[in-house]
Amino acid sequence: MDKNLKRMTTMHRMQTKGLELFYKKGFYNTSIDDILKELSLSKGAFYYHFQSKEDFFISIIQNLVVRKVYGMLIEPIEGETDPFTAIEKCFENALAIAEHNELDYGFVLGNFMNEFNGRNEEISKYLRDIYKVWEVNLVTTLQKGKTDGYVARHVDSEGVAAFLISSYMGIRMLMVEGNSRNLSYHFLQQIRQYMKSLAQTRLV
Amino acid sequence: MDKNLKRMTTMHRMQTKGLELFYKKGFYNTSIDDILKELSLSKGAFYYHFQSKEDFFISIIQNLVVRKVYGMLIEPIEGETDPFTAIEKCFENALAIAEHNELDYGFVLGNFMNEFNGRNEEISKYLRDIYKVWEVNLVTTLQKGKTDGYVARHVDSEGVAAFLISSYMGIRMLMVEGNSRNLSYHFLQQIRQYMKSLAQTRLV
DNA sequence: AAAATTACCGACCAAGTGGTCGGTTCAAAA
DNA sequence: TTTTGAACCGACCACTTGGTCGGTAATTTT
Repeated sequence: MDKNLKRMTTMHRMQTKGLELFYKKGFYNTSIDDILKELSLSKGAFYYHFQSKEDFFISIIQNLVVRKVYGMLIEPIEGETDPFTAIEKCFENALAIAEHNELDYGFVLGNFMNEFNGRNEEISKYLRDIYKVWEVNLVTTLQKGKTDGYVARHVDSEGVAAFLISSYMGIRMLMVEGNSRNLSYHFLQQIRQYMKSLAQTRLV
Repeated sequence: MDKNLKRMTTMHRMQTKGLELFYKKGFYNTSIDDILKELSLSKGAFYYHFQSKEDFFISIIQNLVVRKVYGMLIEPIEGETDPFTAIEKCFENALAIAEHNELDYGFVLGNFMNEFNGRNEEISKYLRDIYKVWEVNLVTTLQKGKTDGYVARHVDSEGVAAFLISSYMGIRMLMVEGNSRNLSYHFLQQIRQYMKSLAQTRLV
């Protein structure tokens, strides 16, 4: 267990830095040497721990991306009874993090889905699976919201889920350079407007 | 003029094939040789017409992307008096084209903005300019829609424009593999719902 | 203390990359 | 017919890429 610690530490350092650079510069446009240079490690160390660049990336998905998407975008909505409020808070939080230039894993997901689509089927599958869990979770919460009287009954939960995710990824795509604060404000405003039109009208 | 024709033909062939491959595999992940091989042309021919790979890409933006975005996404909305109907038709058409695997220039734009962001400031600027024209045009049309009684007066035109574009790009990001038909149907349904909530309630 | 295993080093390799350059083809101008 | 120049060819260059491999230092196991 003690010797496993060293192994884990080094692997984790590589994965963290790897994700940072892959996200910033793209997977195909980031060399292993780029990562190794920043960590002052050698090729030998890398290929001792990972079989290939692809294998390395898959380990990043499984160890970092999956968990973060869960923590940031799935769990905060999961148990909640009022779906629209939960979703609003969740997006608000995620966009705030994105503004501070930290990794926003919702968009990390979309970003990589985009880069690997049609180029690497295996990796694409891993990413799509995460997306699907996210989507299913949203649908479930929305459906439950109907029984609890928060969501209008005519609402197409699957359509709404797909639309929410896609608009979120879209706004993140446009949130570059300086206008990101302005954009995320606009986005949250409009998402509220949209969700309001889907809410069950309460009879008082 | 006659000899200019040959020049133009070759350049256009390179640009068309270049856009196709850059879009499919990414700019940095597509070599000039990849393009040349498919056209049975040589390096010499390429560097006779273009100064560099970057210069080549800029010419593609100016000659293909700009015009197509105008034709597909800006002009169809520009003159219309009823903004929401025009936008709906426009998106419907663009998504139908995307489904048939043809180049969808709205997303081409987003795709490249994403790839070049933080990596090539010059190219990013060209792309952002196109985006801005699109946005401004939407805002203008929405504002006019207020005077004409189609758009509710409380609506924040800039917010709506940003939201429409981002959700469009987002849905295109997710429209991969087989479920694209389903997704685009959902998207159009939800976009209608959203826009309905922004429409001026007509007094009959 | 000796042996074995883990973690890491860095020179090396084949296959590309963007870009250069001296040369060739061929239609139009002289 | 000769000359000229635009359009194109392809060998070549310096450099980077993912990946290999023989070696070594340090730590555990025996």
